[in-house]
Amino acid sequence: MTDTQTTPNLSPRQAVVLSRVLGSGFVTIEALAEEFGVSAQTVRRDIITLSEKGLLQRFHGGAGPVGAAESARLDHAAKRDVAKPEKHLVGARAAAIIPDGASVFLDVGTTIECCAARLAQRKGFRIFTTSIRTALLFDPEAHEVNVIGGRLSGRDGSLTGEEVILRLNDLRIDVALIACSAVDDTERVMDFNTSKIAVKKAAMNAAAASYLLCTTSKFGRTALATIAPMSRFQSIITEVETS
Amino acid sequence: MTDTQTTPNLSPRQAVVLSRVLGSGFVTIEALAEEFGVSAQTVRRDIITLSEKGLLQRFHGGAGPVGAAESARLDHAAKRDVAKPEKHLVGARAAAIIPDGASVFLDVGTTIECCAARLAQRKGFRIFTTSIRTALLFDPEAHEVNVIGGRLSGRDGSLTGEEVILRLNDLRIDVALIACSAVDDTERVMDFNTSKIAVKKAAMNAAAASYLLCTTSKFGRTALATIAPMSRFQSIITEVETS
DNA sequence: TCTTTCGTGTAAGATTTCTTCCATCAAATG
DNA sequence: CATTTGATGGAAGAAATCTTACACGAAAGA
Repeated sequence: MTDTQTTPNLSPRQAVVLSRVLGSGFVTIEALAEEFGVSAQTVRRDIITLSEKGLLQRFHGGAGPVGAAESARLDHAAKRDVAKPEKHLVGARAAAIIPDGASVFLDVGTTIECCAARLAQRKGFRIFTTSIRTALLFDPEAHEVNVIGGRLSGRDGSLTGEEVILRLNDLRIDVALIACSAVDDTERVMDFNTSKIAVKKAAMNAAAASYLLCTTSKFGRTALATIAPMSRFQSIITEVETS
Repeated sequence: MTDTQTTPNLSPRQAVVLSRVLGSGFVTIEALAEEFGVSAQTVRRDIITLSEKGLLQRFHGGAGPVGAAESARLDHAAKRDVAKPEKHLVGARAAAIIPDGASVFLDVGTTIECCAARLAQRKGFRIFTTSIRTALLFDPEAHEVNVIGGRLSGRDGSLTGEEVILRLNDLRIDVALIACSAVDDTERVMDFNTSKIAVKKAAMNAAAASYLLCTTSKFGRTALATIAPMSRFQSIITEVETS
């Protein structure tokens, strides 16, 4: 007889705990115990209760919102090819060739995010992206950040679908930074997700110049379908010197 | 004579760590170590470096944005800090009246996010939203999540602009959940941001039924411009019993 | 070439937090 | 009035994290 879902039966203090957590992003047990004048044990029990209802997430020493760290934790960090140092090198190199004030399309992917983190430290870019995670890296007051709307297709925050394509077809931008899953032996740039491939193609058509960002680990592999031949890119940016 | 500020001399990885922390609100050392493929010790050193520069705050087990509690730099964080338990009550009540499988527009705002967190625990909703923060609360495999594309207009993750309006005009959805800044004495529902008001209006036009989510603290106040009269809403959902 | 510097990984001890169990107290219930 | 239920605080052992210290290798400089 667990009637857990139907009744959001929270004590007044638990409700405040929840608001503190959702409001501040992260709160320590100690701080909460002090605020309420109760023992850490009691706060801990409140947090356990709330986490069992899925209203927040427990951490060692405190608690945070469910959507917060979880996103960067299990799903996004996603057991797969987690971001290696190479990706940061690729991102830094790509950011270095983008002139100030440029209009830039940013693809979905951790490598692109590394690049975005660099660009975000500068000012005045016109950003177009289909990744809501990438969008959040920028300060809207320092840059013009445009999110190409569409259907959310994964925990990576990628937007895909017809709307995205239609919108991209209307755009004319300076540079497109594209990520990929593989570059096969015949120099075809490939990916596994056909929806994302369509977005990448549309972005490349809308851009005066396209750059491929990928680590060398992608070379010699193959994937589901082709994005474009390597020759279609202005340059391929990897973690090794191409000189 | 602290020359610390002038040169944000961060390694690529440190920059991404910072972006993760600022983006997610809280990130564990373990998660970061896994993401970058380095030891926890290295991540800890990065975090120590960043915290010494005042760029983030250390916690036992991870790191979070500086001044998570008394943040004065981000208006969004400041707004969230005001989040009272009432908002969760409002969110829970609103979620309770949404039937399974409904197509729902979710406005921008912390109250809406409270509601979204509830909806995300169920399955099969068709979500339309202009808040990329709200979008991230849902699992794309459990729901159809559509982000209405536009220009990012604030740290709250809100998308506004003509594109948003045009897209909303083409939609036909079941329910719109709207937030507001004030409800004045003549029962006009108001807000401060005209761009966001336009979005709210368009969403209400696209929806068969609209619900206003607001705490009673909004009543008797005034704001910049009017969204709609109270009578335009199917129901006003607050934290008090309306019986 | 040698040396220095920097970033990194590893290990042991110290510290903090967590879990579990039990005792207390108040309110509700018989 | 006695009992039960629930919330709370405390203590001991377990688990996780932090600190400190040292070693290694790469890169920069003498």
